[in-house]
Amino acid sequence: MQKATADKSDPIAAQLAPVGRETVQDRVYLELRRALIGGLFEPSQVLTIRGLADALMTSTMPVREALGRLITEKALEALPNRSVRVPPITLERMDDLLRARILIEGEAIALAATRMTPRQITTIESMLGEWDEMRALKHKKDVDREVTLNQAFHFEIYRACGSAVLIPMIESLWLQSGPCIRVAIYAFSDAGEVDTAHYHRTIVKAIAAQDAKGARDALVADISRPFTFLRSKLEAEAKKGQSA
Amino acid sequence: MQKATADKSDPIAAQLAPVGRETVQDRVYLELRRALIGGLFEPSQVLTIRGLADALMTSTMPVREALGRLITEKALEALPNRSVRVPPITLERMDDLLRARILIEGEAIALAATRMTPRQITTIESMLGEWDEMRALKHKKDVDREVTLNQAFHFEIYRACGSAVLIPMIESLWLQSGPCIRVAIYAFSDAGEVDTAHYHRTIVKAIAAQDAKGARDALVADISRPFTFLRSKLEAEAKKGQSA
DNA sequence: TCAATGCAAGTGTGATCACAAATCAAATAA
DNA sequence: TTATTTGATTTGTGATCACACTTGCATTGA
Repeated sequence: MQKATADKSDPIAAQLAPVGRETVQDRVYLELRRALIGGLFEPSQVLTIRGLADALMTSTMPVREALGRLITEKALEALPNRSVRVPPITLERMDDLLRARILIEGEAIALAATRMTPRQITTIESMLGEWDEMRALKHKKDVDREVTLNQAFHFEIYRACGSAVLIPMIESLWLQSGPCIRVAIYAFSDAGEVDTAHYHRTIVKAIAAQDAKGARDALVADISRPFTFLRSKLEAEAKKGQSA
Repeated sequence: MQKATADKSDPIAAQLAPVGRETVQDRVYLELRRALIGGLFEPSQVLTIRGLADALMTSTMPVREALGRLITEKALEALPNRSVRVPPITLERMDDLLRARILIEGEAIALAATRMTPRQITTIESMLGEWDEMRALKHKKDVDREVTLNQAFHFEIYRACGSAVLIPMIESLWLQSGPCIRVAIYAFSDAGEVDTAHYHRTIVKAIAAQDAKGARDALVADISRPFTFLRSKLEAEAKKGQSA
């Protein structure tokens, strides 16, 4: 049916090419991805191809392909109008996302706990210090930095799980829960203390002891927090406004 | 039940639009998807945009967008040359895929086991009969029908798990393991008996009894089979040809 | 005043073109 | 004969255009 070009050597050593010319399409995709994980778009916000193309200083071509990719990983949602929007937050969706994250990220960290090298453990330990730095000058709450640091910490661990299948799934889950998390973090900051460092410390301790179960439990506690918080917030709002 | 009642409020009731004009892009995407799950492309096969566009009687436009989507869900692989191919089969990747499938599909069927309605259980029971039909005229082995029936059976169950997050992930996993499965089924047919019906019967029995753990175990046995079989086959081949 | 109609701007989709990079083949030189 | 180079073809990428559909607003009618 196809051309097939039966290559002579099977593993062409694909993973991460030595020469990686970046295409505009990839730049746009990564840009949108970063914005979504960081929660820069708000839930239910509608995105237009031409609008994004103008904002990103390119033509519509790379944008539509990037949007299509984000739609397939459920980071965006295609409406029947053919317009595209950030998925709205609902209670069911939040519970659904949290359950999936506990399942998959829990497995990933359990694998990583038995595989991380001393060098990798040192790396995540050093990340704990950054939380203290940030707490020191907490008078201005830098939500962007919190999000970035939290992401770097978790994915440093997940990368060590050694599964090329699980990691993209986790990325997709973060993409989907990005908007929720942002809302939750803002709510957190209003509510009081941001105790992420404590949870991360518990995670690091378990990993250093090669305690897979302990690491999984600590992770569950860490990622459940913003969800349960946001959940109670949403429920309160739902009780007030029954108009919709 | 559907009807959508186009309200301006937040939940626009997106899921499954009442009017679903099918775009060419979606047609191409579904076509390629079906071909991949069915294993119609062989591992390491290179696909070209213009080639597929000709084969599918359309321009390059919908094809490149469909390919981009399939690449993001790891159903296809982007080479540094910017060409696209079906990911090759390796032992590590197979183990990785199987572990992820056991984890996620196991969770999905455990959820489904407690949620399936009698009507849905009747549906999957009736599917068992089709295996007997097929066995009756087994002189010609209809691999396509086996693949289709197997897929229909599993996803009828997964749909009942009620998770809009897990199901797309399972689809992605099937997309990724499609080429492997096809190879395994062919090997199976050569080796002797195709005993899928037996495994499916065990699954149905557990679900009918609302036995979540039993259903999970039965599923693990079902989906592990082709992988372990293919694994031994690959190991034997690897022992012979160390040339590559 | 209010609802219906019609026009205009906006938007997604598919096709086509231009260009650069990669691939393949033949021809040339050692 | 073998290795290298050169030229033609193929291929992916980005831009632009044409068309259909939707949306929003102003006009028109009762």
